[in-house]
Amino acid sequence: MGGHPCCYKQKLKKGLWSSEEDGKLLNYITQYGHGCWSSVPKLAGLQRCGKSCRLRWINYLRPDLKRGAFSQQEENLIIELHSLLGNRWSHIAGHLPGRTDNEIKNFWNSCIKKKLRQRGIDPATHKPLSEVKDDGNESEKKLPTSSQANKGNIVGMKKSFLPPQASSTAHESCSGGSGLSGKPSDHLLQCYSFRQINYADDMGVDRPFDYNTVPGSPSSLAMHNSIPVSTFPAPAIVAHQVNPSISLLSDNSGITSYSNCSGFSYCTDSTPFLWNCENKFDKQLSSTQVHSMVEDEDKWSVYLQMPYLSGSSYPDAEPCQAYSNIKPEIEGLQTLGFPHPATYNGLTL
DNA sequence: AAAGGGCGCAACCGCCCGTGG
DNA sequence: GCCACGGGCGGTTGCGCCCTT
Repeated sequence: MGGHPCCYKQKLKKGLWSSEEDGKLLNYITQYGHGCWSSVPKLAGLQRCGKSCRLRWINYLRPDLKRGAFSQQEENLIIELHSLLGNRWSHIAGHLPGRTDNEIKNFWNSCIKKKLRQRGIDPATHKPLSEVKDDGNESEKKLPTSSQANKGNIVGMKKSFLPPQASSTAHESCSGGSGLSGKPSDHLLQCYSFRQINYADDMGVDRPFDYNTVPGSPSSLAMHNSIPVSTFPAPAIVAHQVNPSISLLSDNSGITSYSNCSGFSYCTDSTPFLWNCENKFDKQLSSTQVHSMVEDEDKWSVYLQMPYLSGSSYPDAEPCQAYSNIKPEIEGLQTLGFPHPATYNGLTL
């Protein structure tokens, strides 16, 4: 594209793609794959640069793209992930099958930002606007840039928590998983408690547990504190999406788990368990119970609510209507051992 | 009906990173 | 170590549509 060597070798077309160009690109990639993008336009008979072709394919022509408006669950997930990952759209997109980073970025900038502000939430920091001293422009600066984030900081993480050994070991450990031994696999550890960690850090209270003491999981310390962007969540294979917010994950150990990346993970092997906020398995669930939990989107949707959406953390925010509707369900779930979505270790988030 | 503003979206821009020579 | 290049990403721009005045 502009400025790129491939672009000024010859006069290349810019701007909107015609249906004829789309057809050429689609036919070529369908038949031969894209291979080296810089060679695609020539081979496909297009007067475009390779980057333009790549973008067109990824954002528009790819057959697995999901069309249409974002669902409420997708929106909630985007907000949740943005609070964890910041403006790392490609990583957020990785959690929404069929959605592109460009699409999510546009949706965020045009729609979600506005909604959050209307609810009294600063979209940049995910904190109440009343807590954000300066105007919006200033608060935007609080987000790490992508390059900063790629160097190991995570949104909301304080530097003091960065471990000395934060390194590639995190990458290495992510692909495994120790579920067979009865301990949480690393990818579950990784999914677990980000929200709690962020809130604990933000609110200046103790973290739920010391990662140094997590048995058999020294790597998870590095993982939690310097989470390499490319491995959040860990590179477990996303087999399919149970619903837009809950991934069915499989790792090398054969463990299958469900995770909503909100601090609640469920693992189903021969001994299904509920991993509670005490970081231990204290509740045995039958497969039927687990599947029931996962498949009941209404229940999950409650657990996916950001605390501020339920009005518990940010009094100025409007209470979530769905939350009040489903309150009896929550109480029922609590009797099963599920923590309240807006509490943690007795702390109201 | 025309002008203007808001909005959503597609595409470009500029930068960074990884790789290979 | 340096450079060229390809690929990828987030930020930004510009166009077209729609609604309001």
